[in-house]
Amino acid sequence: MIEDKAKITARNKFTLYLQSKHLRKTPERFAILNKIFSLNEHFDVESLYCMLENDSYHVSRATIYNTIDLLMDCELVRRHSFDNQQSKYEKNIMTSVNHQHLICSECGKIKEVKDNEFSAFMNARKYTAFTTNYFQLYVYGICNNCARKKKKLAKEKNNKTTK
Amino acid sequence: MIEDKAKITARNKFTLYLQSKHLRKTPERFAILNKIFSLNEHFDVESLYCMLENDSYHVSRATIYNTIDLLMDCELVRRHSFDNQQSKYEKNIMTSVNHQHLICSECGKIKEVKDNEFSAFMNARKYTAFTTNYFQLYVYGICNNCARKKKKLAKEKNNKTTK
DNA sequence: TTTACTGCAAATATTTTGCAATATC
DNA sequence: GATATTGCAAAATATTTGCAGTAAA
Repeated sequence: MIEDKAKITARNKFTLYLQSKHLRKTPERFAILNKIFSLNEHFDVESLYCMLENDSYHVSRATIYNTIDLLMDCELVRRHSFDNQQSKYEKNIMTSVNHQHLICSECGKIKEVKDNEFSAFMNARKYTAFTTNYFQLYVYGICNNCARKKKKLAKEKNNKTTK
Repeated sequence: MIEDKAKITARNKFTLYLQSKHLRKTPERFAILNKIFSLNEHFDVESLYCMLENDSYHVSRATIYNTIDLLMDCELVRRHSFDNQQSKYEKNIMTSVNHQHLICSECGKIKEVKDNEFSAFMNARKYTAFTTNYFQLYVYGICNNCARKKKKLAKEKNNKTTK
């Protein structure tokens, strides 16, 4: 099985980062990085912990928190706080730079969309007294699925009243 | 003292909302709304609680959480989760619709900017299978203040090494 | 050999929940 | 008068911290 190119790139970047900061290259850190880069969805600390346990690889939650902090610092992982509960994370690879998030207020589901026009627009944007590193767009609204359900419900209710 | 127009509008909207949902118009709810609409910055539950205590108006934290949920539901308040700690909120008035957030990764400070061009661009945007209600842009980077400090530090370090 | 890192458990912080008392409708 | 709402305290949840043992450099 050919290993994912992004995974190798990430590992290299992390190695360089750790060296530059004189931090240790522990197996735990690389196991966590590896798992994160084998995922394609958002994850949280708990789900990451469980997945690693399932692989019979035990790391403490504290180590996961610690490692994710490092990965965020070297830009390999991004944090999202969609709701006020636990933080969600996702790997940050070149091809994922452009993607933005549509959040349905009804079902809470998060859809990722590539919006190149938006990215182009934003990349040209400049704010005074501020050097942009990256940006994140959250679009709140209602997904078609929920809109349909809502419409149906309203119709039924209307029928009942007019009957 | 003339009362803020936005405050009156908000109170009316909240009243209508409560009526439509057959919820009660309790003094606590309106005291909380009032306080929120007299603020111009972000706030969290704890700070709101303290401000009300300072005004000798006692409400339980539970009631604040409850009320903020209602206010979010009727679009009078928006929640932001900038970090993974507690949620920040802000009132949502017409003139604040356009403003976006610049977040400094160094000092954590959040600067609000009105970006009308961005808003115009986004308002024209349409995503498939999704009806947009509103959007929120978070721009991550480094503020000039921190950039200056960093530069200075790097220079000092460089001087030391080359000496 | 030094000391950064890990795991565990306890501490902290934030939000939610259950329930008796109260107040709105 | 019926019941939604409040306050309080306890519970639940998420994250951080302290420390002793372990392992990377």
